[in-house]
Amino acid sequence: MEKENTSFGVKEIARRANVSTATVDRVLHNRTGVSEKTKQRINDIIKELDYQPNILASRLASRKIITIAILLPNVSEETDFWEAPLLGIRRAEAEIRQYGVQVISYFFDLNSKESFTENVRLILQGDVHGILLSPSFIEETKQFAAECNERKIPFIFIDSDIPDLHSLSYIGPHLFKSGYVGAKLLTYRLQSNTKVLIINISKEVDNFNYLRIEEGFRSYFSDKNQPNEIVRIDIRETDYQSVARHLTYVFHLNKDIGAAFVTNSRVHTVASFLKNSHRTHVSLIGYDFVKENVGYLESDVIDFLICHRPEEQGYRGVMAFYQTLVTNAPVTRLSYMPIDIVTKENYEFYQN
Amino acid sequence: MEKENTSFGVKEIARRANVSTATVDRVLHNRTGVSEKTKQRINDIIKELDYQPNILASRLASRKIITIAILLPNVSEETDFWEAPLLGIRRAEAEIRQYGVQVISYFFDLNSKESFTENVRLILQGDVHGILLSPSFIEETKQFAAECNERKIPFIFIDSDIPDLHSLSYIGPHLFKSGYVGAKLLTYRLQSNTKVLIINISKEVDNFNYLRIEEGFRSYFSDKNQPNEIVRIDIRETDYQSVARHLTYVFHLNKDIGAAFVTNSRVHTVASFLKNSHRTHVSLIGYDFVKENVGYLESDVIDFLICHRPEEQGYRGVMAFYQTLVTNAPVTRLSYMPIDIVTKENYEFYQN
DNA sequence: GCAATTTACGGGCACGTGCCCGTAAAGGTA
DNA sequence: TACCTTTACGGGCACGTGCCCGTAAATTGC
Repeated sequence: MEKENTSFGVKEIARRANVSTATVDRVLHNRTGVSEKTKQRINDIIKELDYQPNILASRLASRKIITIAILLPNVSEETDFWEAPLLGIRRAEAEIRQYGVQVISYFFDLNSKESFTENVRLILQGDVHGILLSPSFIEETKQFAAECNERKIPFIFIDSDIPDLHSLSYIGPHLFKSGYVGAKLLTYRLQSNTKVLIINISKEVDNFNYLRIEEGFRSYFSDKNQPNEIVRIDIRETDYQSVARHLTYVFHLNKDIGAAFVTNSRVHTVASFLKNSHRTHVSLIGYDFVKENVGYLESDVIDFLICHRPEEQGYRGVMAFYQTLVTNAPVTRLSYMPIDIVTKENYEFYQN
Repeated sequence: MEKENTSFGVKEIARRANVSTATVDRVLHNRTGVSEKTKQRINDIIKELDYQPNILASRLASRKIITIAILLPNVSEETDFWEAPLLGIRRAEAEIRQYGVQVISYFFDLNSKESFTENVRLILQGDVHGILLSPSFIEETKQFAAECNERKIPFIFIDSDIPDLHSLSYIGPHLFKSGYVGAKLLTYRLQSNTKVLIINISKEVDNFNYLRIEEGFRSYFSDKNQPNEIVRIDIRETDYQSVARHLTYVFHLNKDIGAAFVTNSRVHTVASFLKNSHRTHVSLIGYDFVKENVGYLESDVIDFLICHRPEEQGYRGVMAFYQTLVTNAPVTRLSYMPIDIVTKENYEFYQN
C-alpha cells in the first residue's frame, strides 16, 4: 500500500546527467545559465524518462499565485442568467484555490459599453495570467483581444464567440445548431396551416448571437420544407408592458400563430403575455434555465427550454486556465456545449 | 503576486498551543499519546483558526496510496454501454493519480451471478479504501453490502440503485421519472387512436430497473388521461432474429401501433426491425447514446434517445471517493443524473 | 600577463504535512 | 531506592520542486 511506482523526478534526471537538480530545474523552466551541451543532454534524459513534474510538489514549493480575472455582465434584476456561470466559476475556484489559483471578478453593465472598456482597463493594469470573459460588445472585444495578444495574456470566451481573435478557447453553444434544435422541437407537433413567430427581445442592437440562432431556426424550416409561414418581431424594450403591446399587435395581425420561439431567456415575458391573454394553446419555446422560465415550464405555458449549461461553462472556463497555466495540458480551441432540452418532466434533475 | 493569505498551518497551531507540530499532528489524526488537557487546548485552537489542512502538502508527504476498486459489467459485443462509465473512471483516475489515488478495475459477466460474487471476493481480499459498482444482482449485492458495512469499506452504486444498503452514494438516474419523460416525448405528437408498445429486451429476469421505468411511463399516461392503449412485450433473447420474430407477431396482432418505447439501449434492434419491415412511421424512443442507436437517430428511425450521462456517472463516482477519502468533504447520498434528451439535431454536441 | 566580468553550475533551504525515533517525566513494582 | 513500563511529547527527516546565493571556471578587457 506504499507508493512505489512514483516514476522519476528531478533528482533522478540530475543523477543520470551528472548535474545538480538546480541545473535540471533551469532547463525545465528554460532559464539561462546552462551550456548548450548539458542542456541537450538533460533534455534527452527528460524525453527518455517521459518526465512528468509532480504538480503537488511544484505548487507547494512555488510561491507564485496564479491570478485569473473574469469579466461578465452583472446580475441585474432584469436577468439572473449570469448568476449561473458565476456559480460555476466559484465552484472551480474553491477546488483549485489550494493549488495556488486565485480568481478576481469584474462585472460590467450590459447597457454600457463604457463599463466594459473601463473594466478591461482595470483588469489589464493589474497583472493577471488569464482572462475569462463574455465578449458582449464586438468592437470593444476586438480591441481587448489585440491588447492581450500583444501582452501575451491568454483569454477565453464563454457563452458567445467572436472568431479569429486568437482566444485560447471558446466555451459555449453552437448557436446556429441551437436554433436548429429549437425549430425541430417547435415543429414536432406543429400543424401545417399555422404560422410561426420568432421573437427577439433585447435592448442591444448588435446582438449577433440572436441572428445566428435565427439563421439556424430558419434553416431547419427550409431543410425540411416546412410549409409554415414565419413571422418575426424585434422588441427593443424589455419591460412587460412594451412586450405585451408589441405582441398584441402581432397576434392581432396574424390570427393563426401556432407556435412562438423566443431567441433568449426573456421567454418568460412572452409566457406571461400568452397566459394573460389566454393564448396558452400556442406552443412556446425559449432559452435558459432561469427561475421565471421554469415556473412557466411547470405550468405548461412554455413547452421546452433550450439550455447550454451556463454553470458548466463558467466551471470549464476556469478549469481550462488551470490546465494550461498549471499543468501545461493543451486546451481545445472550441468546446461546444451540449444543447440541452428541458421540459416540465425532467427539469428537476437538470444541472445548469 | 506572492502567496500571502495562505492561512494558518500546523506550525501556527503548535506555536499557539506551546507544543510541537508532532503533537498537533497526533491530535489532527486522533492518534494516542496526547493528554486530555493538551488535546482539548489544541482542538480549541484548531476550531478558532478554522484550520484547513493543505491537501497539497498532505498528499505529498503521505506515503499512503489510496486504492479504489471498481466492479462493472464487462463491455461485451452485445452492448458497449459500459464503456462510457469506464471512460469517465479513467478520466477521473488520470486527474487524481498525482494525488496518490489508484483505481483497480474488475469486470463481471452480466449473464453470470457467479462471476459477480467471485469478483467481489477478489476485491475484498485485497485491501481497498472504496468500491464503485453497478449493483446488477440484487441478492448478491445485499451480501456484498453487508460485508462492506462490517468491514467499514464505503461503496457507491452507479447506474441503478438498491436502497437501504447504506451505500455512501447513489449516482444515476431517477428511473421512474426517466420513464415519465419518455412517455411525454412519445405522446407529444401521438394520435389518440393509435396504440403504444412497450418493449423490454433483456436476458435477465429480475430486471427491476426496467420495471421502474415502465411504471413511470405508464404513470404519465394515467396522469394525463392519455386515451391510447398500451401493449407490452417481454423479449428474453437479444439477437435480431428473435426480436424480429416477436415483434412481427405483436405488430400482426396490433395493426394500429403508432409509437414504441424500448426500456433500454437495445432500441437499435427494434429500429432495425422497423426499418426492414418498412414501419418507419412508428415513433420510436429508447435509451442510451451508443453507436448503433445514434446511427438510427441520424437516419430518422429513432425519434429520441434518453440518456443519463454514463461517462459522467463513472467520473463522479471516482471523484466522490476522492472527496470523501482525501479531502474529507461530505458526499451527497443521492446524486440523480439529468435525464437528457438526444435528437438527430443535437446529438453531435452531446457529452455522454 | 592580471584583474574584471560573465558563464555554468552546485549547495541547500523552503513549502506544509506525515511520521519515525528518541527521551524526559510519571507511574508502578519489588 | 533501584529498576521497569507507560505516557506525553519534541526533534527532525522526508515528500519533489522552486529558487536564492555562492563560487569555480571560462571569458573578456587592457
